[in-house]
Amino acid sequence: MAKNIVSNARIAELLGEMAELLELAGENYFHFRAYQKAAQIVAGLTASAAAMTDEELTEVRGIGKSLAAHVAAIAATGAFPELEALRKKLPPGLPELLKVQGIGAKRAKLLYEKSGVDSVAKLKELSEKGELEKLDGFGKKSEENILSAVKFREQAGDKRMLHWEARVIAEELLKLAASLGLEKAAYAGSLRRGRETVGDIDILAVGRPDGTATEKFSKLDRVEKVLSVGPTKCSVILKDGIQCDLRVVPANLYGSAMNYFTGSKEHNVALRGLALKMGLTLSEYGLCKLADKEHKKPVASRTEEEIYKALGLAYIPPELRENRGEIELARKRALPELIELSDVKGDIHNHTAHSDGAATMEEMLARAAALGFKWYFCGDHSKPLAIANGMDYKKYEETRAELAALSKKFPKLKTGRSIEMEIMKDGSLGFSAKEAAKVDFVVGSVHSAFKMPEAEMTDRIIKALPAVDAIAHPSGRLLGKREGFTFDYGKVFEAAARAGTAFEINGQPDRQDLTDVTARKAKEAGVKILLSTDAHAAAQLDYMSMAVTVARRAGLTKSDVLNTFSYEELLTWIKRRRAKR
DNA sequence: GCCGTTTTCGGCCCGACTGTTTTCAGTCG
Repeated sequence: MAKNIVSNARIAELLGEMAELLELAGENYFHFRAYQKAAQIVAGLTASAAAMTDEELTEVRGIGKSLAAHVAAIAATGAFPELEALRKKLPPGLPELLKVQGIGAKRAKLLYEKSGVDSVAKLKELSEKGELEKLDGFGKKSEENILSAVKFREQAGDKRMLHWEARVIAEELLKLAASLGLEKAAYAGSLRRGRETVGDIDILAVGRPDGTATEKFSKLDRVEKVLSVGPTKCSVILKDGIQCDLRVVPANLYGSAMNYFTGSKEHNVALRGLALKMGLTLSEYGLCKLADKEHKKPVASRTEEEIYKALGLAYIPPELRENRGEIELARKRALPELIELSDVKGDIHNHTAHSDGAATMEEMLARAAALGFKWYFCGDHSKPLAIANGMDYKKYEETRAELAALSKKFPKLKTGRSIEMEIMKDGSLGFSAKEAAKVDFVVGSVHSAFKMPEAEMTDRIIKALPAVDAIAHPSGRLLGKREGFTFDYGKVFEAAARAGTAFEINGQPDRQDLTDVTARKAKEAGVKILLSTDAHAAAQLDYMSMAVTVARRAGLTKSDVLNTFSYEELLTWIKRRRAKR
């Protein structure tokens, strides 16, 4: 395999940019859509697209001869000549304009051609001078809205919100449903699908579509700005800095509306295509016969389950709705039975005040017991991570004795003492091999020298594998803050499968790493997955549900995940694994 | 640019809301 092979993420990025530029250039809708779709498909592949043959690529739905050739060219040279040619043709600031609310490709093109607007700064200038409203198709109102959108962007940037933060806000809003006169409400959109970050919060509610609920919603205290409000739909920007859309439907359309509002867009497009082939049409107003233009007698609309059934599919959980092959699996009744939070019996990677946690061992145990965990490995950092007060083996033994004594207060909770072990630059550990072998559960982590070359990082992790039971937050990324390090996932997972070492999905809202894509790849390589809270406070043990969400997106089942094991099964797994080395 | 249980050509998902318009295009999800 070639060195420094072009990543799927990079290929997807280039294809996505191509789609954007083609749209700006006024290309045929379906032409640029094909690039857009291909970008998403490549981003979701577990195999390396750059390493695939032409035949393998064209076998992927949505990638034909032409796109396969582009991918191959990018893989071979790292360059995409057609894209570069287009970049030269269009002003570089034009794609930026699309990020302003209310500006699409047509308006961006018109702004550039009529007024030479090729940057957000120039757009702002034009609207401030009152020149924008003089353009065809624009008016006073458009000018105001665009100026306000530009200012909002300057302030908020285009950052997406972490899944967990958005989930907390959404759940607070849902509590207000009754006071808005709504029968029931739930969040939909990318939040329901469990995406790691979300761009807006979508709320679907059952109620009378007479505009009272949307009107009240638009006047809530936490609303910063109203974007639109109609009888059934309302879009606002919250003071929390995120857009929130409310949609109100009657109870009999809840299923079709939920399906439509959950997306993903690509999943919905594929479902609608499937419906069309069956002489049906799918929208938020139900799955209807083509002739039933008014949606008078839906074939299915009340629940999502009946819609999937009527399309000849098994029910597809929201986390899988990304058009990454789930529809085909649903047709063949071959969808994985996804892990649920209730399958999880305990947590292994977490911290107490003995290293850098906020809570005592007892507080952590109490919370674990309250959550209904069957077992709990109480963790802390190893030396030499001084910033986190990492401990040596002597202190490990002392605190293990303390834990054993404390455990008597929680008779229903089986316990163990775990260590988040430093993986040094050369792949050795923070403890000696002898010491590490005596630790109840060793979770290995890289916390230093993130910038080492990919090949060295690959060797570093592979070298550490036999001595650690699991690898924690494998890429070291912090969403929105730090990119993390890279290594050859294929090679490392292969070695991990041989060593029997598990890989972690970390439930910290800004980590969520392994990702949905890399966790799927780990599973395919035969690597077990560990779900962790990495809790640094008792309340953070709730992050287990974040880790489960990522696991579900990765298509993991109960048997793929260590946390579903009984205490005895887990001990056996650890023993067998260590016997291998 | 992709794709095929009518098809290798001619389709390609559907609707709400807004603003600028006198019937609709653009944007968004």
